Amino acid sequence: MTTDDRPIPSVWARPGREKREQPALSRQQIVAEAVRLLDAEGVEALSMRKLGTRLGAGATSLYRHVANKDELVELAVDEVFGELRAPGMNDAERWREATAACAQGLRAVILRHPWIASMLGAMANYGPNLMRMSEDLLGTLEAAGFSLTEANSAMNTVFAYVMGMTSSEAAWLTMLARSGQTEEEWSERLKPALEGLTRSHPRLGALFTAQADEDPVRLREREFAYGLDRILDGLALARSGGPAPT
Amino acid sequence: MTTDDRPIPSVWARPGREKREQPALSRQQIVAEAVRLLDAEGVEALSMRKLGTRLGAGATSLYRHVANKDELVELAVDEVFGELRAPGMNDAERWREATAACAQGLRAVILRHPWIASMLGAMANYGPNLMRMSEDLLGTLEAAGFSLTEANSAMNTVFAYVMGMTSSEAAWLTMLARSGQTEEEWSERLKPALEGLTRSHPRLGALFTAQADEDPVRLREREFAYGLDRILDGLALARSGGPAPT
DNA sequence: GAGCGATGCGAACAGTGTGCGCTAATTGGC
DNA sequence: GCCAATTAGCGCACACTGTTCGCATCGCTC
Repeated sequence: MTTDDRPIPSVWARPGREKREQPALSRQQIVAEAVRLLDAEGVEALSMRKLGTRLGAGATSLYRHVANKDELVELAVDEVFGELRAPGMNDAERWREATAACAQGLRAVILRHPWIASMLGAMANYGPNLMRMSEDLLGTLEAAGFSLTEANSAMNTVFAYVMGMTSSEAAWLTMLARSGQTEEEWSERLKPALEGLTRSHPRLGALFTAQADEDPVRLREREFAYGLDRILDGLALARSGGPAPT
Repeated sequence: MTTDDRPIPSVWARPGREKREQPALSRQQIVAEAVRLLDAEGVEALSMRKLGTRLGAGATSLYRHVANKDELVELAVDEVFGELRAPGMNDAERWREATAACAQGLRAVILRHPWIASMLGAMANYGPNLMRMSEDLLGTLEAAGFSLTEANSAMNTVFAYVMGMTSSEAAWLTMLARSGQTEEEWSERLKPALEGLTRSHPRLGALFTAQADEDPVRLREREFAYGLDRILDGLALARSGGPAPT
């Protein structure tokens, strides 16, 4: 037993130099690969070892470029927010379209990367990409006649709505993906429980049956647009100083 | 070496019976203790072993009453939503107060248990307590003149706003707690970076300085109330079928 | 060439969720 | 009162996790 398959601890048998043809590792590359991994396999599949392997590197090598896993996640979140393009209309009368476009863009980004939803409640987000978009939207709202502080409040309102609505959409979608079933199969499987539901919660039961045979994607889009429209109505009212409805 | 300190594998040296004076373990008890642990030490401190120890039990004993850690978390979330009491006013003209009370109550619950925020984006929530409150609020909105589907859309809008707004509040607060600093210390520490911020993002910089010397708790309450009021305005407009403002 | 800082990485540590199989306690039927 | 069947609790083990440390190696500047 003088030879086994473990690497011989001798200078002569060194693996040679395999020159680093790739630019080795860079923070940008790591973050990009992390996003790809998260998109492909979801949030619980992201581990330093797996990410290292994907990059052809050891797990601990990543720590030369990133302090923590938490920091890595923070960077990944801001990376995908980089997909946002501010609409940048400063036409005062089109603040509504501009804001709606921001909201829809944000929703689209989160639905493209649903794992973001599980991060938002766990970290305060002050990445540069979100800040850039905030600054732009603040400008649009100010140009529309809102004071700066009110523009900020309005923006926070819209963003909070988008985050909340889209988070629960994303949570639902990932749970669906994890169960490996389609939306139809799910509501089919829930049918037996419907009778009990209708007895204890008649309104929820009625809603369930009413929405059963509608395209769920369109339904969610409509629901999202409804709330967004109501919010923009309310903001418009505040902008023009109109009377509060009852 | 016939004796060591490990338990002697002999029938005679059995540890005896120590009768179970406590009612042993129950699902309700486990969930309640999990909530206590989460409240006290935050989300990353919840482990099955630690929770078991707190209950005077082994880690794996919990699995007799709970399928997974995920299920346990789901139960814990619904447990705290049990603190919600629906306002239950069916006076048609007071739908606005009732809805606002729901929203404020939900916000208060989440701020009392900030760890919820990090769960909301990761699980579709259909616990009985939230369903009960949904059913009640749907009733209130229907009594106020909304159709059932529109009442549902309105409710989703308000809930999404509350979840989004409060999630980011909770995230900020837990990050603050983890860093062990007060809010004043934090903004003091950020002062040096302010100049650079103001140069690249003038509006955000101005907001930062404008809000620096205000009680942050009151500020967050005001911000929350602002958005909620705008949303309720928008819903009121839809209810009365009024003209959309510009 | 020598020195040096930056980079990659294997080994190790403490801690995680959870399946398995064994014991001890409880319960139901006679 | 007793035995059988069910159940609750738990030690062990496994496969993983994030992260630290010390060492080997690289490209670069004198």
